[in-house]
Amino acid sequence: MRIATWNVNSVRARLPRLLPWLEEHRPDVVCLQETKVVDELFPTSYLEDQGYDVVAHGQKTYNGVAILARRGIRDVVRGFPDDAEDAQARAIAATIDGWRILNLYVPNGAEVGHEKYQYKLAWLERLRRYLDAAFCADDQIVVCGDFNITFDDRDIHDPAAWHEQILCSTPERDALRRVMDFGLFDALRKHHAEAGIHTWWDMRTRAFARGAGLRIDHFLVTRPALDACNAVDVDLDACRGKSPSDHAPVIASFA
DNA sequence: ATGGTCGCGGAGCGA
Repeated sequence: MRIATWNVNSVRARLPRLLPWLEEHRPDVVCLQETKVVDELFPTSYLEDQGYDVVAHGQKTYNGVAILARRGIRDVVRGFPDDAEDAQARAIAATIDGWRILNLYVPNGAEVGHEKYQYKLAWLERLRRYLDAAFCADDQIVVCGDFNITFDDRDIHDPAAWHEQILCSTPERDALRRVMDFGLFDALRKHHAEAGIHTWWDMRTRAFARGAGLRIDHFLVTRPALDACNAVDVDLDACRGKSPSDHAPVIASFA
């Protein structure tokens, strides 16, 4: 089982990159974030032509998540149980081939102390409550997506410049740790201990060309899934060439 | 470089 996570920054704008990428890599499951489209306008037929079933949870202009899978998708849950009717579309869960998958687009938070930052921290508390209520750490569960949080300074190209800044602050990391305490492990770190592995680069400062990225897209997996995990790798090739996303895809392989 | 570039939607916001 090979599962990919990729913040595509608009699924419709990224189709010219996404479709050939699917053809090349053929992952069994693909979790997309920032699809930026309502479900009625999701480019489902293009993805079905690539052999994928599609479940989406989107909204106009902002946010939006989707799961593509080459096998049957079951037990789809959109959003959080305590979401309001107009809640931001940031979570979708599904079961594929015995694997429970939760695909997340964690709020960015704007800047430390901002109203959006408080929303981010509260959202992570709601995520933990959702995990406690609807998931079991003894099952094979993969929680993946754009978490908009670095775990530690190995995930930052310039730790001094980002010290206690958004995506790197202690309260964010503590909130992520409380999510992990449900019984999740950072799957990439099973295979790679080194610093300098990044998944996002600021478009405004052409950060990819400068090698100035952060690792904020993660595979968080339960112990049974961690034991089955053979590899987790970032596909930097998807960031080169014409009109890439500002995030790289991450692919995890499971026995 | 307190700037810069995308995407959406058709001005300004979010990232």
